[in-house]
Amino acid sequence: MHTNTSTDSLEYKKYLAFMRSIADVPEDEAEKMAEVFRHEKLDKGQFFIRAGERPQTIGFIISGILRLYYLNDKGDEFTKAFCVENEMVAAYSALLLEEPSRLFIEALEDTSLLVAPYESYKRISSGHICWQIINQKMAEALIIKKEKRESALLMDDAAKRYLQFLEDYPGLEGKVKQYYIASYLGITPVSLSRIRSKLK
Amino acid sequence: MHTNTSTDSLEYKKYLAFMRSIADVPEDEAEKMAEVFRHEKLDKGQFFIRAGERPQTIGFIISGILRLYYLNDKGDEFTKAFCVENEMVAAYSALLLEEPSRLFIEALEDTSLLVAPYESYKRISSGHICWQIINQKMAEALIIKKEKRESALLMDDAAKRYLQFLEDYPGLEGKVKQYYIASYLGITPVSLSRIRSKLK
DNA sequence: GAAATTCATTAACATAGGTTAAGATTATTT
DNA sequence: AAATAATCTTAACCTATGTTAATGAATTTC
Repeated sequence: MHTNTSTDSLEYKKYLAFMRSIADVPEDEAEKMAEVFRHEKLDKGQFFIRAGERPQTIGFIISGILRLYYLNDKGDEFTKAFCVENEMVAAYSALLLEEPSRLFIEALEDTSLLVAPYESYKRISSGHICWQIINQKMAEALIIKKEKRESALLMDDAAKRYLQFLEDYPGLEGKVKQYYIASYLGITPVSLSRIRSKLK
Repeated sequence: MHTNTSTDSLEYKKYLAFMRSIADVPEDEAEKMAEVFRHEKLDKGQFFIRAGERPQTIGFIISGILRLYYLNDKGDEFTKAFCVENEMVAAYSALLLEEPSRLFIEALEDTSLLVAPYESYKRISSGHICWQIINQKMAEALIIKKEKRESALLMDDAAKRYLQFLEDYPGLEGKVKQYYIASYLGITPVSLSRIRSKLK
């Protein structure tokens, strides 16, 4: 489902407000960028992308929850991350490498997003320093986030990772199934339930 | 130990060749960048940075091996990564956040590197598109690498991670202690020894 | 080159987390 | 509201990895 986006749609205002919290974006640049984004909705259970598909787009989440996960050959799901409002979402590695995605990105709730073709996004953002600053900052933030996740997986046991999850995604605990949280922590739902019962 | 670097030192030639494999670097930019790098050597056991220190510099490894590791409150070491020739090295998160490093970066062998103050590096690299392309590509490569490591820690058991380590760091197996490899895999040296014996 | 130190291996036992299965809740459908 | 289905909890047992300790091999020191 596609809807044109204009600079004064509520959704684009939210996008722009977020980007302007990172760097100044002149009005004409804001207008150029608005043209490449479309407003889309994903119903709960729908996919932003599936493994095997070549990603072409990036998204900005207005509301809702997405889950990024891998599926191994045995059929086990591993949740790489959750994405919530005010976050960019993409099968980033695959997009950069121009390869099929290894990730599924699925809506855990009805989700509203702005979506742009990556090529268009790159074209606009290479045209003005403000987007380059924004992209640089977002890449840095991503690296910092990944570094944190990586060190948690390396150093912390499941109970500690669970407590960290509660801090990192406030409110998500009540909204999504334990199965998803467990697969994010790298454990089974049974094990998560045990951990939760010990904490009470 | 500091030594000035010129565009025709062997070390800087190696740096430049690597960067030119990513993007065209005009001669005058190469000369500007040469001025901010100094050639340094770390003896085996010396540190590029210690946890608690504020990182100011980035390095490019000419030869040798560095180990990036965390230390938890119990005194356990966790190896985040190894760095070898033709790689940039820095306490990257801390550098971006302007915070003290949580990482130790230690030479596992006598190591030769080019080192630049991060501020100087940023100043030069913001002055020409070629460096921005290079930085962008290196950030992307870092994200891809981290994504791979993250998914391995989440999805794979220790034996599979060990086999992946052998692929990712060819030759390192014979050069560094099993203790370091084990701490990279998130297991104990005893467990690594068991895994190795089962593979034979 | 002998002694001392460090490192890798192996074994015995402990523990965290996985697996399966049975109830107990909660949510969904009719 | 009853019936069904999905989810969460608990328990019993299993497996991978941790812990400690003993031994052997390799390296360093004197």
